[in-house]
Amino acid sequence: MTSGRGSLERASVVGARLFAAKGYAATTTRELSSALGVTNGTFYHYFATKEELLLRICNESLSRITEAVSAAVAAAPTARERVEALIRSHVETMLADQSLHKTMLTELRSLTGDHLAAVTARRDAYDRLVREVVEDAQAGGAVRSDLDPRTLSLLLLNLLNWTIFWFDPAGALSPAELAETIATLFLDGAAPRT
Amino acid sequence: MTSGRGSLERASVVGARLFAAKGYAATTTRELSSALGVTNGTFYHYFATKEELLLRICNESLSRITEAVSAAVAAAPTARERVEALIRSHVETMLADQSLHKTMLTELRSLTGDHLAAVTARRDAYDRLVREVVEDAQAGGAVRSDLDPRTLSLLLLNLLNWTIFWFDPAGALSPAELAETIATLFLDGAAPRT
Amino acid sequence: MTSGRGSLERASVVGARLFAAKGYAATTTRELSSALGVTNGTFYHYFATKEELLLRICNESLSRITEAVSAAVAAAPTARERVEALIRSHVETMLADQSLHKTMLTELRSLTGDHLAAVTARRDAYDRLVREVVEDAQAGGAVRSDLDPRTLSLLLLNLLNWTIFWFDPAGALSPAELAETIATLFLDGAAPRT
Amino acid sequence: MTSGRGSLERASVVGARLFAAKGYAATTTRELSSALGVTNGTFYHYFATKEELLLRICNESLSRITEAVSAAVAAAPTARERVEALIRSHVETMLADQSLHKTMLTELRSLTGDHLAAVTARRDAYDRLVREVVEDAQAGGAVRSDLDPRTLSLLLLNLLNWTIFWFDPAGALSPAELAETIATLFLDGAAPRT
DNA sequence: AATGAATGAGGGTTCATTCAT
DNA sequence: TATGAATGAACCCTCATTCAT
Repeated sequence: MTSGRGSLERASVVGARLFAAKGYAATTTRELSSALGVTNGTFYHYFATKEELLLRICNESLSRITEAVSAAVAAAPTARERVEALIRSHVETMLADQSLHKTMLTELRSLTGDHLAAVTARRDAYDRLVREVVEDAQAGGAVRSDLDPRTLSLLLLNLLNWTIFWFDPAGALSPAELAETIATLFLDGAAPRT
Repeated sequence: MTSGRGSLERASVVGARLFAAKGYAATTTRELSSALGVTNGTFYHYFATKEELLLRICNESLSRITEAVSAAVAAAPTARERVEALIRSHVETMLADQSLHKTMLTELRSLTGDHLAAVTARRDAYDRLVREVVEDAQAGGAVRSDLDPRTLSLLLLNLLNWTIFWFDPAGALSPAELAETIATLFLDGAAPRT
Repeated sequence: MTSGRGSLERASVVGARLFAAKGYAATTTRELSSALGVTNGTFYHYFATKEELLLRICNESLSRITEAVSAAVAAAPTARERVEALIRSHVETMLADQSLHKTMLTELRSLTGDHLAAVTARRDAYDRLVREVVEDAQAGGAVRSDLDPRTLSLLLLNLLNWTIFWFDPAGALSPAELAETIATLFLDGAAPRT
Repeated sequence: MTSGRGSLERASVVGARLFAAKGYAATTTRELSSALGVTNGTFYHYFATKEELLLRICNESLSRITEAVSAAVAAAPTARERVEALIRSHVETMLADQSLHKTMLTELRSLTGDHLAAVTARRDAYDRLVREVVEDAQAGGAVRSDLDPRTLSLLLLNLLNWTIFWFDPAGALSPAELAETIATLFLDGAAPRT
């Protein structure tokens, strides 16, 4: 009665859409099941727990971002280009699946116990990656060294992550253009360079 | 009936702390009541619904930010100083009560109907204020004009708002120093000015 | 702050109106209080219990009907006239205060313990009065004796009491006319007397 | 998914018994569930709300009465016999399940919104059917024409419906005998026909 | 006499989860 | 693999009643 061939492959996509729209706590396993076109019982054939679906979504989100950004950074030759590559790949990856990443950002805290610990560890690892790129850029002279690298990398993440709450995929601005603007703002600032 | 004593004054503070920590949906009215040191019945003597407490928190948050920033901006003489004043007052106001503002930022969407409409309208009004400061700075030459003012003001809000998720009041960095760093980053950028 | 001079005189009238409209169980003591123009605390100064107000209403209803009907029956000279007097005084008394009597008829069962026993006893006493009038009429030849007097008196009460659910005081039919029709129907029947 | 077994079939019977005994508002869904031998959760597996059970009961009651009476009236050859058939089938149908019909009569007003409108419409339709039988009898000369048909049909309904409050199925009087008495009283009256 | 804050036992309802089929 | 009936704990909220003032 479903399409595909088993194993509820669309679960992460459908779950992310619902969690992003209404929040994890406010989304029912029945809503989930019916959005997936299966019965409630079937849902529990594939997930031991509602939280397990959230875990899957968070892991998927972090995998995609980490992989995309790692690859892009590795391929860039200079420190400044590595910063620009990070920004570009992070923004484009996130905006390619807003529900998925929005869910990770906002619902991560609903995880408990080992799930929470595991995902938090992965997110911290990604934050470290960002910080290393910033520190590398400072070492290479592409970023000023009078600013604390930890603060700087967290502010960069502010620019990158929370864009997801207001970026409109139907709007005039493309993800690539937004990435460009963020890179310009982060590196050169909003004041005119005289 | 006025302010005075009584009337569960601590409700907003206590509610914000719990909502910020566990989320609105995951916080029980019994937890709220017991954190306030009253019975569940008493909670409902003061609030018609759990949502009404959330509404109060959101309104309180927006009032504080709007008032502080409006006053600071009005007092600054130049366009660049107005941008700096906005950043400073926004950051310091937010960090003075992290739970309150974090709740507004993350739980606003749990409001429904008129409550949601009213708070969204107030938040949009604040966003417009930020945008006007940016446009004013562009007009005054303090901010480059080749960047879209809407995008620029939203990115500025990214820097300002989401800091609340990682700022550690017990850490080495003070709110004033953070504001200073954000102002520097936003205006001058992370790359060295030669 | 109220009118009159104390002791919540209007309580039975106001209570009967609300109980008749929404039912005893669905009417709140706060609704009662606010309809009376006093606070909830004041209500409990005059009534130990919500049920006590219902008791008062039921007693008031039964007193009025019993007194009016007893007097009217006592004043009628013949057996047939006594039946007619009973019908007329019962109908006119009931319709003079529909809420009061409707509450007694429908909400009596919400009374408990001694209250229930006391009111039930009074209602049974009234039913006996009606039955005596019927038996008296049978003995006097005004009512046929081949019908069981108990059944006959209960059917007469059907005609008398439940009219309250559909009688419209704003309609064309007056209480006196309705009483006349009931008397005609009860005594002479709906079929033409040839 | 059809009728078959399962699906809490006894719910209407059990619900009607409880509602008739204590009133809709005073009956708890927990009482309902335990009288049905299921948990509270199971009750809500079959009924969206407590009111939905009441709706089902009211509809069942009106269906039974309307069908029984329509059929009986249609089968009777003369106008007078149609009146008698109406009385007989109405009384016998009602007394065959006192709880069901008593609940409809007394708790109908606890319905809200569309439920209330739908049931009220069905009850009004039945009342019209009764009135048509009365008018038909007037036209056919079986019932006197000097009495308003609307009042007459409502008084007939008084006789028919409210009997349910005092009829004792364990008593000496059978439903058929009661129907007979009501028919005699309604058509011929209590006074001796000379 | 009057208030209104405070209580706490429940009431209707929801929902993640289980399990026999 | 898939179902959907069944569960029961918990949730938000209501309300009759009490009591200090």
